Amino acid sequence: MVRLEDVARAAGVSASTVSRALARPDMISEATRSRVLEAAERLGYRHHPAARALATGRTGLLAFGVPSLANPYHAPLIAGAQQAAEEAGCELVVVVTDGSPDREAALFARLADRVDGFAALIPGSPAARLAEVAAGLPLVTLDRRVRGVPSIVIDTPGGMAALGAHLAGLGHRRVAYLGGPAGSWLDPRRLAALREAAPGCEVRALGPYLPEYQAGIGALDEVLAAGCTAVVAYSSTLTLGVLYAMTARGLSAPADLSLASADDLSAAGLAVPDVTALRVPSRAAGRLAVERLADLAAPRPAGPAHTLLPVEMIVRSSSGPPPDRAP
Amino acid sequence: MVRLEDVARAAGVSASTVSRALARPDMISEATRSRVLEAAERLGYRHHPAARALATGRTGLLAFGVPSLANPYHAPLIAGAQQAAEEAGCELVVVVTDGSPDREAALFARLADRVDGFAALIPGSPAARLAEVAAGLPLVTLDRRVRGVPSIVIDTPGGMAALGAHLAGLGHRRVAYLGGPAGSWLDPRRLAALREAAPGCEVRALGPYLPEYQAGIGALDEVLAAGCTAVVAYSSTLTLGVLYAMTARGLSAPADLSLASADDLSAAGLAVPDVTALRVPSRAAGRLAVERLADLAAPRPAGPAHTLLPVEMIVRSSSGPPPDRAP
DNA sequence: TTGAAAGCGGTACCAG
DNA sequence: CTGGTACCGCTTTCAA
Repeated sequence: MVRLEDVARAAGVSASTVSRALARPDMISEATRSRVLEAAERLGYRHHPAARALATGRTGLLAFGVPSLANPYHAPLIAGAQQAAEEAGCELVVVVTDGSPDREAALFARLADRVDGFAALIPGSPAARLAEVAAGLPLVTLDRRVRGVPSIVIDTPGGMAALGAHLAGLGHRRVAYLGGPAGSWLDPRRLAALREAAPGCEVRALGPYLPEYQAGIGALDEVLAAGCTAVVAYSSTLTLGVLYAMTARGLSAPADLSLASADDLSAAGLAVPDVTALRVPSRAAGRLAVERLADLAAPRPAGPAHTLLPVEMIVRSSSGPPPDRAP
Repeated sequence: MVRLEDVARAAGVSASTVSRALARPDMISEATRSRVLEAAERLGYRHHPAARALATGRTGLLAFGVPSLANPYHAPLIAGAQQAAEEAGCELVVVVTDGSPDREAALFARLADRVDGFAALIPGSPAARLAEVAAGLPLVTLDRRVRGVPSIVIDTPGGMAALGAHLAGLGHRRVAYLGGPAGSWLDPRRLAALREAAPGCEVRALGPYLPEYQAGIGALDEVLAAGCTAVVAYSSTLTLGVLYAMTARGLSAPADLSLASADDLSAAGLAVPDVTALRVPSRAAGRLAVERLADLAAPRPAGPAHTLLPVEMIVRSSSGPPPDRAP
């Protein structure tokens, strides 16, 4: 292994000078710097992360917590987070919490002196605990806003409002909302937004459902029993299930039932060509969360505390006027 | 922060003694040990990872590389890996490589002096490079066997053989294999195993396909055009697409076409109740890979070099006799 | 069985 | 602008 001192010797300077040439180029004369850099390059010098961490107190590691990886919605989140970490010169420690408050707490405790900060999608932990964590180490929450803790929230409620207006505008008067998961911070907000945007429209909240294909298959019965002419599912896997169940019983969208999804899982290979959906910027969310975190962890000014990312409604052929108003 | 020395003072011993009491209990007298442990407990002492890493050369970090997270097959892999890491007292750095050899190489280079070893699903890197990496740091490959590098391989070829025998036994004489992804180490092996297990049966290799719902929808046409009476897809997302396309055109399984999938995505919420599939132990694979890695990284004897995990065929109602032989 | 002391590889303060 | 030096917190000889 090549150490600072090896480079120093090769360049005919002291170790301190090498350290500065690498980290504070402006404190070093042009001549020595290039000599040092050349030597470092030639010897293939690389910082020893542990040594640097011990000396500076910063590890170059960022933790990213998610409830689960099975939910394809989280994949782009992590991909974005990793990209941002890479650009910030950090590594990402990914932790799966299963949404359990205990495991979330364990995550914070275990990693507290191993990483420079946390970004986490943590529906389970009480706000007070998060504020506490944030007092000790930089913390950025995802899809959840806690007083005093910077956050990145994807505005699915805003998207739901768009869907609500869209469906109400088409003439639907009774819409089913397939909600879930239980305990989600955003779920009631999505439902409220949907209701508010469709004043003349009755929104039946069904569920909660697991974000699963089979759950969607089963949900169709309830939707039909409730006499709804349109259905909005909070997850694409659910939507896919509903669509399958519809097809299996000879129903089609939108002739028999309008269909819309609160996310668009093209990234997970689950894109359904013709379903009206919300394009959720989850990759951007992961990226922003970690960028924010890196700012917070560094002794440099951070961006705004809270960010709300807009979602885009993609109207496709699965939504149309309700059957009774069709030509 | 509580340091070793703080505990030492509290217990009335030296720092060295505390260090030993924590790491080598057998080198310390019963009395002092319990006194030290009590003091450590009371003060809430915790190792400083960076300091320890600097002194020992071991970081307590393990890297886990996967081509992508969008493929739900990888989720349980990581979950298992994380669990094993946790049990080994390590943290897991998850790296997504996109299957690109360049990014795989970057992964190894960047993390080489940050982690104690690598476990990776790396279809892209040439074997020679992997052997090289393994020479420098412990490496365990997943779903790929390279000479001189320990590996965990899921025996999907064995599972394919089971499917082949199953379908041939039902009387199918022309079976479609929806293969992919291009460049996979296992894909040709799966196909070969399928062929070999169904001697009297023509296996049409279609594709390669992306593991996507839409690809499955499109694939049905090719399957029918090829005149096959059964289809085996390498991925559940594909299978789901095929199933949807079948349903949409009024075909059903197995009356019109038998359907089987080389994986079973119940973990990803994509379980399809009635499709014959292989239960792939990916969670176990992730777990074993990291257990093996932890053994390799520690100065203790490691397990066997190569492990082949059997897969289980779950016969469900989507596979049956071909139409022309049906009663 | 225990303590003292020498690093592990860098960083940063203090002189010069 | 540069070199010397004192740590950062823990592990590990080496002696006692």
